[in-house]
Amino acid sequence: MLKNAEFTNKLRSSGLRPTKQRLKICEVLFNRDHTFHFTINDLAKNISRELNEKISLATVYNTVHAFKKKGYLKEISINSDKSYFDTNTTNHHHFFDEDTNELIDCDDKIIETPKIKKNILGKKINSVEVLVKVATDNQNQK
Amino acid sequence: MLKNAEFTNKLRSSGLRPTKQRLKICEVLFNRDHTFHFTINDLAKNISRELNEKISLATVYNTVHAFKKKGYLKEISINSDKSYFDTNTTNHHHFFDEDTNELIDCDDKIIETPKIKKNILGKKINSVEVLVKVATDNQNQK
DNA sequence: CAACAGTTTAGAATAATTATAATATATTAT
DNA sequence: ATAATATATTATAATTATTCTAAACTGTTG
Ligand SMILES: [Mn+2]
Ligand SMILES: [Mn+2]
Ligand SMILES: [Zn+2]
Ligand SMILES: [Zn+2]
Repeated sequence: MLKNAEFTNKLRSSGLRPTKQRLKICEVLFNRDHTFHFTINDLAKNISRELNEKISLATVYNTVHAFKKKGYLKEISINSDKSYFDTNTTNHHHFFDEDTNELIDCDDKIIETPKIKKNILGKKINSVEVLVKVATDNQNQK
Repeated sequence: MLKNAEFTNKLRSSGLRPTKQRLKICEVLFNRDHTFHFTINDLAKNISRELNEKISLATVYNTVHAFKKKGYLKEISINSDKSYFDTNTTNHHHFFDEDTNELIDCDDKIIETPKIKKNILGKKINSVEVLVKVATDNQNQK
């Protein structure tokens, strides 16, 4: 649970001006007990629900991308329709529920990060992520 | 290297009429020594390069999705801009070269498919895929 | 061949995202 | 504090990928 002043410092220290839009977005994204996944549209809706003045959609895009560049958010591609973002910036894996389109985090206790036995020559590994797609089993019991 | 007549049979046996557009797309996709990855746009360009009459973009979309539904293609989400498709329909993992936007297959010898220690209740696992993002190492020595 | 269902097509529609350029705000220098 | 500068926000237009539509066409079956 960070306060406004702490967000201000965090933003300043990463070279981002602490505007009221950015502070509001920080509050919505980071003033929480748990990390979560969202789309830009989810976020825009959340903000406008809580806020009297609106934040322009362009600003939401700009801010989310700025935060991603600074490492405060991760982008996750599961389906090509829209981008998901993640306030959990640690290395972790996901279940994707194809029934509900829900993304669920899972750590190394549930899925061990696989070892890469041989890398591409001259390249550095930036991330290793596992995606498990699940859906209701329509193949009822035999 | 399959021939036209074989594609005709394959299509018929899966309930798809062997139209000339579908046969041409089969040829471009499956008449090869190796599997590969492509975007709809790549495919449309390939076709129009080889062909005098054009195949409508809508037909390319329709056909790719029909082939995917029949299991002849897989769809892969790496970046949210566009969809990649894969003529390799086996379970396998990928390197994604962030410099070139190239997708590279890799099998269990290079990346072992991770074990899922605990699944979501009441759901069936449809796929487990590893994505390794790599890029040139700009972090030169020391 | 006739009839029908399935397919293709061009173009319009949609949806996510990015670009533009004018206005506003935050920071820095005076 | 004020002015100058750099950066951010905004409404709106543009772009891009993808899907929809409805008319024309083609493959299949009898
Ligand atoms: Mn799709
Ligand atoms: Mn993006
Ligand atoms: Zn996550
Ligand atoms: Zn592949």
